[in-house]
Amino acid sequence: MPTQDDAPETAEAPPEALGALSLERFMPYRLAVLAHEVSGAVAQLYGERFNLSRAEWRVLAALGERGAMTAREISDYSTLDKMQVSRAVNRMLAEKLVAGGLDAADRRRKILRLTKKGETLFGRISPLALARESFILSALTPEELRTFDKVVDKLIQKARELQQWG
Amino acid sequence: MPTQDDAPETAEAPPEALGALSLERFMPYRLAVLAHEVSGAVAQLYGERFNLSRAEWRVLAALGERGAMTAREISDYSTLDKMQVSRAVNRMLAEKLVAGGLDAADRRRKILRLTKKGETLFGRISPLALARESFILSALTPEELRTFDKVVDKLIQKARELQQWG
DNA sequence: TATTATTAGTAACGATTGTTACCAGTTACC
DNA sequence: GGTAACTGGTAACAATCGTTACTAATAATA
Repeated sequence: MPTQDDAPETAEAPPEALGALSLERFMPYRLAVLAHEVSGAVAQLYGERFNLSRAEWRVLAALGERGAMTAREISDYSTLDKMQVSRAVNRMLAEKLVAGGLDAADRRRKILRLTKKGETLFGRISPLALARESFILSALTPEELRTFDKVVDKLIQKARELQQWG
Repeated sequence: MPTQDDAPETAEAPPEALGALSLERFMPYRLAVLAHEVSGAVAQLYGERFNLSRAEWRVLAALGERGAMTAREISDYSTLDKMQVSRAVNRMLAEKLVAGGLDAADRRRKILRLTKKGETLFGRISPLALARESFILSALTPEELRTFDKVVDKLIQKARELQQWG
């Protein structure tokens, strides 16, 4: 007997009962792992090589893709909350990747856009990021890819449905 | 003209050029969103209703499923780093969900197991978590589910391949 | 035109996290 | 045996993060 308990009433054997949950097969867990690995592969790029946080990368991508936007719009578009956007934008203003003009029509809002420097950075990261995506997706057959693509959206929808009702 | 720049050299229009990256279609981003929504739906359960952090939930599931393990084994099995496991386990020891015996054969290691209370908790959360998983996956046809299941593993593999080489 | 509600953005705080370094125990090698 | 290299686990610090509450500006209602 290699162990002795120091608390009473410990359970003995793994249950393995009906309806028992296996972490390895549990889809929410697997999706967390998948996202962690895939995002990690891209984060290595914008993080280590270009010194951006995840939030900064998303802001860069949002503005690079869509042009000028307010912080709130970036927030909606990039699934970051407004505080994350605020912090990311401030660091990017300091780095002169982003410039912010005040909206004369609504003086609460700042209209943000990439500077030339920001555009250049986006133009450099973008193809590298897409190449990594392609590499990862090359594990799939065209048929699998088509299905996967469709399914991801379906699941996002369905999960949101569940979230709403607690 | 509703705006005026306060920094020089801002870019004008969105590029929309060849190889430009669209966040909404970029798979690493979509997977982050998917995992966030799906994990969120389950986190609502173990978090709001049972007061567990994500790390605690994984430790509970690992021990509930596999029986006694050391912290290192939990770490490997649950994709948590060893510090996360250490912290989670300590809170769970305080809550008497977990009990830890010293391994006589290697006195560095603590062999951890669920207490009766821990087992009971796992037994209560487990079916609810599985029900949420089922609900979400019910968005898919059986065929889609089979493909998705296979594809998730393939992508995890491939992404890890990429991670290794920087 | 007051008065209330709403919205954009941020400051400031406490909580959570990642990192580094460390200790104690164990294994490998001379 | 002695010494060096590793491993399991954690303490302690800094950095990051989420939350709450706030300011300034606008919109809605009377």
